[in-house]
Amino acid sequence: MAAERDAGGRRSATIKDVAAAAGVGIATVSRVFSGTGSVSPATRERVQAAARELDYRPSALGRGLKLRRSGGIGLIVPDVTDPFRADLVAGVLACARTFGEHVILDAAHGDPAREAEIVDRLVEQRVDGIIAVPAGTEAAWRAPAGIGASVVFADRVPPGLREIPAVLADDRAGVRTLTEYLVGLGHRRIAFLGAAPASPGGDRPAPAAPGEEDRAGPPAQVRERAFRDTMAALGAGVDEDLVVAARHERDSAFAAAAGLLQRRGDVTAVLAAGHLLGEAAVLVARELDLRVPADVSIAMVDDVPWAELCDPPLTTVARPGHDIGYRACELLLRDRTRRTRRGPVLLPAELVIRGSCGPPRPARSPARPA
Amino acid sequence: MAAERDAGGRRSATIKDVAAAAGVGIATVSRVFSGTGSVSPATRERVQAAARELDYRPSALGRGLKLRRSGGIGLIVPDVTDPFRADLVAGVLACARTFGEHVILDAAHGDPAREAEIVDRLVEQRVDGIIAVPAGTEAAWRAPAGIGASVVFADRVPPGLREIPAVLADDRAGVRTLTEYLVGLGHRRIAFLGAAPASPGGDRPAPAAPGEEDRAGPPAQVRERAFRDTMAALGAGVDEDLVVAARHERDSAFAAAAGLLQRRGDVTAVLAAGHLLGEAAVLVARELDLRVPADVSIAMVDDVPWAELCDPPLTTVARPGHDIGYRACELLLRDRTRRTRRGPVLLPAELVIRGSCGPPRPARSPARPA
DNA sequence: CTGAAAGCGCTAACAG
DNA sequence: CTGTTAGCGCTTTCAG
Repeated sequence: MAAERDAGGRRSATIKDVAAAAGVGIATVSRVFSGTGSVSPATRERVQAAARELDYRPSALGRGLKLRRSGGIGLIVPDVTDPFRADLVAGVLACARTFGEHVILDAAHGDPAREAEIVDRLVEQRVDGIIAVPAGTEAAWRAPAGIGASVVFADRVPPGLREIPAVLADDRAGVRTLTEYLVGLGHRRIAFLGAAPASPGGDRPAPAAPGEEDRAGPPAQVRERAFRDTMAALGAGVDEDLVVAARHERDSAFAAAAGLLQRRGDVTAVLAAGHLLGEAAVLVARELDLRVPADVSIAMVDDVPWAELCDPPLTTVARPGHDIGYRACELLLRDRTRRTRRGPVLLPAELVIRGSCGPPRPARSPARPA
Repeated sequence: MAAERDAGGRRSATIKDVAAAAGVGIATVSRVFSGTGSVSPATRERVQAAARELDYRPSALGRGLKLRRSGGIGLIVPDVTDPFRADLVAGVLACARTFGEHVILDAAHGDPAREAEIVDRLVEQRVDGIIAVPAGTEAAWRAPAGIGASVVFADRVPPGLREIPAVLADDRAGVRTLTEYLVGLGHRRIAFLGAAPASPGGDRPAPAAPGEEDRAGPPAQVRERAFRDTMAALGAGVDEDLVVAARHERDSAFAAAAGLLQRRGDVTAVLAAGHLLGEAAVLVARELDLRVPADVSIAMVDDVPWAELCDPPLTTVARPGHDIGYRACELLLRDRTRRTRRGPVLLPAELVIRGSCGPPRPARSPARPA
């Protein structure tokens, strides 16, 4: 675009043109626009006038080449249309703006190969850093990290990559709080509707330092573990048959929820570990003519907009998507020199109580009623 | 990041390093990586080996400077967290990928000044083009356009800027279809919950060529006009008191909906001109204990995910956000040479009938019932 | 305070 | 097929 030619077909003005027009050297023009050095007010004015006249725009390409950086950062998310990720993107955008950096966005759709391609591209662009909600596992991210790229993970971190800075929601605390709430309401047969690991063999159990691994790592694992631990701590055993995992597609979530609710008419509450799962639970409950919360209580992780529009409105754990993005960007840009951080930054997840959970109904036959 | 130094603190390899390591000239290395010209298989292999060894990544900065383009496009939306816009962004991303271009994203939040800043920044980056859901009006976009920048508008076009290519949803047809559906159901007192123009004095009535202006222009105006026209065509007069406009905030939408439904207990259906408005309508109806669709039918423009989760599920007009983004990007990148297009590309909006609309109830007192 | 000159990493003629 | 050369637009010593 502008780089090529203006409306008249002429190439856009360069620093040289401006210098000539203002009758100064190019160094002076550079000083005026880059803020470096000092120029006399008079000269400055003359240069600016000339620039205005020629509609001169400094080229980030030229500057970047010289400075060896582009002034932009890369952001990789699985999918922009997921409301939580959209929030995260908005957070990054907001923060990047304060640093005067632009952001190159791309979606990896959970595909490690695609993610790797994107990273390559970003490195070629010489971005000042990369923020990623990673899909690939350790190996995939060792490369860019080793190359000296500054990367910050957001929302999740590949197992075994704890040395890389990250900003995560405190899912463990969130799920614990939610579980305690449910148990406090009197529920014992709580179903946990979780997500299965995406990559085929990627999310191996993860060795990791005990006491830390339970707070970071794949969110799906963290949440399930938090659920189990809390139930155990509360003296409520968890029925393995009630812990199910779905893949990340809507269909899979729906099937899992339907299977669960039909098979076990005795569950009194379902804790969905994500908004897609929650959506499935709501839909299935409706299909099965189960009243919420009279027949089943439903709660989920992720406080998406529709939670409030549901009837009844859904109780959720709100994860701070915007803040996660903002902090991740801050970590990348502000603390780019000192790599002092040890362990991921954990942002609080808040329990939002609405109307979808109540005390369990006295009893119900194991088979689907009617 | 990579541009600076690798893990060892050394600067990253350049084409020169690779050339030296492979014992060839830099031009040969360039040929290997840019695909231009031809190199003997043997040499090519040697170069690639050297590059691999040095972990060489061609710098887009250098290439860009030479080629006078960055290989990326700019995308400006009002807000990434709006589901419709998120779809649009996803569409652009998908298309850009096929062209091997990256996309620089930013949100203008409806602020023309901010939008102008973003455009400036994009021009400095020498993007190959800009796709925008514009906030500013004519004047603001004359500059970048005049500068020779290729821009394509998506979702809406500033009044008076018809010469710039654009991709829009056929809102006119969408609203017409929806209105006809409502009238066909027997509704006569249909409320139109619309959006007020964002910019203070920006959206002036717009002179424009008749017969065209009714399909493009600010969506809010297009939709309202489509509603009025359709009602008129159907012989159903529109009650001016039932046409209300809210600002783009949730609060405003809620207030407008509440005011409307309380003031006019006799409306039998409300047509919300956007998902925020629809959300407000649903919430207000619930608050007022109005059954949907028994007491009021509700329908809205924008088929956001929650429409299906509502109880009852909401009837909507689905606007193809993803396609709009995709096509806009295609228009920008594929047809960048020939500027043959005349008038905006209109993509169909589809009526999605769910359960929120039914025949009007026989009668109801003007005052709020209980 | 200001100008001249030397590149930043890469591509594109132009010769061999 | 391959090397040499001349910049692309900008920042930055280094003199003046």
